[in-house]
Amino acid sequence: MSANKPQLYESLEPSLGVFLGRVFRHWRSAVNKAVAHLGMTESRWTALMLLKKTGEGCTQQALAKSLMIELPSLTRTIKQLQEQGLIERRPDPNDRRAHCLWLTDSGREMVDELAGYILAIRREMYEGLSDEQLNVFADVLLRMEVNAQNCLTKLEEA
Amino acid sequence: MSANKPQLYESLEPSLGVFLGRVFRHWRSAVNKAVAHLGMTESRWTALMLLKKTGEGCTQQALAKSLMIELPSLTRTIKQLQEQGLIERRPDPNDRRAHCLWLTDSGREMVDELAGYILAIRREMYEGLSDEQLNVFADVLLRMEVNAQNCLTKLEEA
DNA sequence: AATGGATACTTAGCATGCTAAGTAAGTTCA
DNA sequence: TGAACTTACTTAGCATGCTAAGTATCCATT
Repeated sequence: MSANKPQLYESLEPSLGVFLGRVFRHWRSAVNKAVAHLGMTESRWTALMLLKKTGEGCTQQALAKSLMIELPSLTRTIKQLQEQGLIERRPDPNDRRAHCLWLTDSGREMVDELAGYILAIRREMYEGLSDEQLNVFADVLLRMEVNAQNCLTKLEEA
Repeated sequence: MSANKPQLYESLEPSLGVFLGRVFRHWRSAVNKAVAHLGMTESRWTALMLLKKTGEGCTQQALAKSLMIELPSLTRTIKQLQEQGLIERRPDPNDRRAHCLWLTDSGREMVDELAGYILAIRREMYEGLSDEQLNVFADVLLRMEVNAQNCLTKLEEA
């Protein structure tokens, strides 16, 4: 038989992960540039948006889980959002160790205002790509996330 | 007619870019864990590997371009690789501003040794995914990189 | 009730991208 | 030839992820 023909995906250079990181960085640059005039950055915007989605009143732990980042990474972001007057931290009535997070009124306005910018960038990112392509893409990304975690787990066991 | 049916890719939460970043971070964690015992990290490994591919003797500028990172980002990495004795910087005979980069013998050995680990992780990342899926995935990623750059350009003009 | 182990969070500091601004050297052109 | 750009690189410092280690509180069990 003939040799395996080279596949397009083998051309992702210098490696799949590096390529992923590259596209991510470019996307982040675009987001940061688009929302800078509002005093926002990508990480703060993401936290703000996920707080709304996760449900106001949730703990930092819960928000960190939604964001899939570690608690210490969130601590800094929360402090900044608080200083900007976009969120409030209130003591958890059931657990004196925990803090509940709430959007302020201007926090809610900010979320609404940001949504338009983010949507516009998303549209640009999807430009020229069909639903079919994007569905496969999403499917692969979802699977890769699982694969990466399995891989990490194996490495930790070893 | 009926409303548009929801597409899988719309479920990437909280947004496409955030999701990309997440998969990237998990991949990087895995790489870092796998090569830590060799004193390597993802960025140093990437630079080392790309130096071989770009061609030894290239300038920092040329390597930064291959890596698609900015010069200052590379400066730090190069200093570390030099301290580890994996690369050498020699003056460029044609341009006294520039430095040419060369792998040392142990640098070359390191590249060879790393290749196996990286390949293993790549295989894990691709687990359960077909060539067809991966080709679409690569196609989409390549397009998104272009889209992101166009988006950035527009934002800079505005 | 005391004790030992989780859990929620913070602080400190690393990894690695970026931009801004500085220096030295090359290039161009009146 | 000398002034004005441009280019190659460095330094400084921010953004944002991480882990390690510390504190306070909660819970489960003896």
